[in-house]
Amino acid sequence: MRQLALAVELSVAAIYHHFPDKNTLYLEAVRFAFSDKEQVFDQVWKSDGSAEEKLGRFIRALIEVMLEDRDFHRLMQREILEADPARMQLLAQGVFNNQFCLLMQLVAEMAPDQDSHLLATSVIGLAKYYIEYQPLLKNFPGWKPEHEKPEFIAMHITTLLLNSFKAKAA
Amino acid sequence: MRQLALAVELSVAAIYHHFPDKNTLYLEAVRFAFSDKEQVFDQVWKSDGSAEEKLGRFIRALIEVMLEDRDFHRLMQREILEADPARMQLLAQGVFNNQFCLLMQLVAEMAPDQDSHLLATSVIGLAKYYIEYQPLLKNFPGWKPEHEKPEFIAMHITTLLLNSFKAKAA
DNA sequence: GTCTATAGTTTGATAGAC
DNA sequence: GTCTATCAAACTATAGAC
Repeated sequence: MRQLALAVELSVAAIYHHFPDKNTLYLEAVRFAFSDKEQVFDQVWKSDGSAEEKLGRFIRALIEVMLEDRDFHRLMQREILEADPARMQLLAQGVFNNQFCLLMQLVAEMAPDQDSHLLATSVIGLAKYYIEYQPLLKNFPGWKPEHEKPEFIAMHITTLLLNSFKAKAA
Repeated sequence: MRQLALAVELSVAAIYHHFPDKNTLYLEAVRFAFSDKEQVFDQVWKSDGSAEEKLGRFIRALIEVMLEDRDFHRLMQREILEADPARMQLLAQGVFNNQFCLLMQLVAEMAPDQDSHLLATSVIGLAKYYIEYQPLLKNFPGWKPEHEKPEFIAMHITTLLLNSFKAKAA
């Protein structure tokens, strides 16, 4: 609280005037951090082109959001680590549900015979891991500077998935 | 420290007799938690069969290790969240390097024309996400109880990857 | 090696003046 | 609405007896 007070240039007492306790403040901060992420993806869904192109753009947007807003990303990780059931429900229904459904629809279009929940999960999982584990991955053999570039990661994930769809269809 | 002392049925002072400070104790605990995970994978590499079968077994083992030892998994997540560069290097070189290299070799065998570092990362990323985000994923539409079963997740990931390799080769 | 007792800080939160 | 001053509890770590 003291560090926060310093950062916002207020006293601790002043913060406690606006929030009843630390936990409530934290929850409202999480809500706020997550609230403005939706619109980044909206323009992906509004854009025209094939389903394949849309998937590519979505993955690219996902990676860029996570890379450019490190605080948002770390906050989300923290919440998942905590894994409080009530808060998970809030997060799912209040924040991510809409995007997840749109992604499920998209992959269902491309691979109608597969489990779209699992596929949507795979898309997000692939993207998240590359970002989250970058500090660790750097230390493994075979790492290249390109592996940090959003467009490079996005391209790899997109072709991986599209290849998989192609094989299944054949 | 008090909670730990209670758990191990010692006084705090007795713990401080064995460890110089809290951070050193934590680091040694991390080391210990990670030390006995290698052998689970060793029998996968020793088993015979095609590369495809080995990949399937590796993914299955990965998911089972993460699911059955929740503490280990949460500890790793915590470390990654912290992302201290020195500790990442320790973790990579001292713990995971061997397994990562073996996995890279395996995927290189199946998809020689692709970036094996990226592919190995994809394998782990897919597996990790399903486990880590289960509390969140449950709240999305399309979730089924099977999505929690290790063999089901392993199967999905394995076919996804094998399909992708197949398409690339064709 | 283990204990009790306690030092020295930091933490979340409040009282009361302005 | 903001401040200074302060409390009570919890924290890491240590001293010293056995």
